[in-house]
Amino acid sequence: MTRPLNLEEVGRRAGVSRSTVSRVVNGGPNVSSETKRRVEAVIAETGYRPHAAARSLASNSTGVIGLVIPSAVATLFDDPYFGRLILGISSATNDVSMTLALFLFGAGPDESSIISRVVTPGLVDGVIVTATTRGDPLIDHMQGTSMPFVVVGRPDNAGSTFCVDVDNRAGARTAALHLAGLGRRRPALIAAPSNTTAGVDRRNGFLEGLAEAGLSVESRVAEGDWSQESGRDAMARLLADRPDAVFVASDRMAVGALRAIREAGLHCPGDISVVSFDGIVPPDLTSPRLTSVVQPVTEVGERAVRLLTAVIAGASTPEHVVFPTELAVRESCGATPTAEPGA
Amino acid sequence: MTRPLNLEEVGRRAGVSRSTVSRVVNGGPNVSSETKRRVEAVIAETGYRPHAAARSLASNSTGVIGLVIPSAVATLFDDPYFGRLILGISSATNDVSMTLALFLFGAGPDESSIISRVVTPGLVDGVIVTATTRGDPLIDHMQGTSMPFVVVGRPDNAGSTFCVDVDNRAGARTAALHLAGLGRRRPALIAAPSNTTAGVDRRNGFLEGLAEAGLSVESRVAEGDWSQESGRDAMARLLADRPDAVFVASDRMAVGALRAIREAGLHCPGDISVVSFDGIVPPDLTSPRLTSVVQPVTEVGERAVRLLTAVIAGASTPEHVVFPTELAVRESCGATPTAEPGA
DNA sequence: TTTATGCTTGGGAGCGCTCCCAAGGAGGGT
DNA sequence: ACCCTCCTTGGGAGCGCTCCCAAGCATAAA
Repeated sequence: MTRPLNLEEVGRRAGVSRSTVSRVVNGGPNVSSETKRRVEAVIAETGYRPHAAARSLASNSTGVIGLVIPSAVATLFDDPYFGRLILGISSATNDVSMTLALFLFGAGPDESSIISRVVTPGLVDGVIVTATTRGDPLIDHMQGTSMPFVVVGRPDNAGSTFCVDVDNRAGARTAALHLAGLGRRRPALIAAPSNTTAGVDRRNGFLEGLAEAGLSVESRVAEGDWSQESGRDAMARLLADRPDAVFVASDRMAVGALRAIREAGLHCPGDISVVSFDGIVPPDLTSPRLTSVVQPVTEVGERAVRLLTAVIAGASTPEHVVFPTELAVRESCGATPTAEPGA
Repeated sequence: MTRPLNLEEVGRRAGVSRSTVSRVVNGGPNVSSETKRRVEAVIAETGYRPHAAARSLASNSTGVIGLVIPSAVATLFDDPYFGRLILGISSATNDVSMTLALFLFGAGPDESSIISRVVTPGLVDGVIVTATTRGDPLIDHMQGTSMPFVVVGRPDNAGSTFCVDVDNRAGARTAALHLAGLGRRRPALIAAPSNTTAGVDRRNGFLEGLAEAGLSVESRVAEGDWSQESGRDAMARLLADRPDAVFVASDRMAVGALRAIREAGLHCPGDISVVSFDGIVPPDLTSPRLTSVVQPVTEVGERAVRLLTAVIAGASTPEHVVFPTELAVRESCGATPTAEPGA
């Protein structure tokens, strides 16, 4: 009969006690080098690995962080945004030797069951919540628990939470000033959903920038739902108003907008300048290549993990990290000589 | 002083014992309805949730399954494949009330550390491994452990493992027959990396189909690395040989190929028919819309979870699930009247 | 009435670990 | 030679749960 491979057994084989093995495993101090050597030999030989659940129970810490993405799951990964975010978060969790648990869900009944699963004690040490919609009940729910969490994005009730966001407002403002600087006089806006804080911030930032330049969108505003189709539809509608520039609140919608422009027999950037937000669609995918306000998604993810570990460690004064964006000027705005490689 | 909220405490408040509360929580039998009511009232009122780690330790099962994606992480989510797969797996995981842990890693030193983390006892009940490359050491490693696992894809040493795959070979063969049926006589192939089983299967299936139709690619073969750029480069090279059709082993590479065709001043499908594999790029993204061999990625993910739960439950005779593919005929092959909407 | 049967309930043991404290031994100071 | 300190080691207690068994009790059968 083979006995279970646990601390006690490793200790037995190395001729020491459970406690000593534990100290070796955890790199603890006060272990003679000779003992350490012997124990490590046994560990290497047996392939012993500490039991995660037992460790969690005893130490009251699991080494797991949860990532909660509440969203219309179907379209989730058509947008590279979440993929990049997961990448950043995953890489940062690996760096700190933690494990990432993923909680994805759409609307409906599974929502509440998943939310309650997230806050199960002994499952995760903390949670990163992606907040996309305004007045998200998830945030309120999390605040009612003792589970450490940080928000990616800007919840509208951000006051008392830790969050990591990009400066959507300033980025959009930059886009407005850029278009104005190119001499465009009839700007249009394809906004993101106004029930998201990112959508609101980008809209306001753009309008603010226009105002500074003495411009206005007047009635040249349409709202999309992040999807490419909605961008195409919105652009098609806006074209009736003969804009000479458009700011599209996301890359994906901008791809649709470019298509609508082409379909209307117009030329970008000749007839109309396009600037979008995200900087997440591979530039070569579109023609002309998109000028876009780039947000550092991966860095946001990494920072969220670092912030969360701080919260888990006991940080208590809410911290709001805001990353700057950067305007990547390519051909679609008309600022550079239109040297579309090929096409 | 507030005492910890555990089974004992809930029992104390309801006037019953730990064991009885446990039975109620787990829907066990042999509990009088009156007792059950009282206990449930206390649970609702206190918001008690069982401690996951304690439960895992005692029951020797964690309720977590791991998803291991070893890949060049940087490009991971540019391809919608993994996103879809995660979606399917996540959804199936939710259905069975389990939690999904994600292990992403690229090459390098983190590889071994993550692999060993995956097999930590008490962390996950089982693992889904995505096998992309041939002779993947990860599979061998997993076989050396007692951790239940299933493979998504076809490992080259599949004999003794559980795996879920799509019929890459048959799908590619269908593509060949389709192109032959359209009267094309100079087919070309842009293959996926030959160090992946999917790449090999798609290549062989295509060549097999051509042979059946009495055709051959001769020297019109190039190999890409799944990326769009590689598809573009491969196509550009192949065009010198004046093919009248091309099978591209993935949608992403096909997007690049379409671009190369355009850049060469040629027309698809007029001058050259294109059929790709995956069915994962939104059709409207390309012009013309891609004819593609569609693989049911989401179903694969769901099935992998179901299979894994079976393995965890003790299934022991290796099972190989192979999903059929389906050819989605759109404009790029030239089979339908080229009614490109717009463009 | 007595014995058997089943349902309900409580409590002990144990999962594998961490944390803490006490015991033993080596070494340095006086 | 002695004491005190520091390093090293072992073992008890306990984390919150599940599993199992025995005890209590009501009801049915003899």
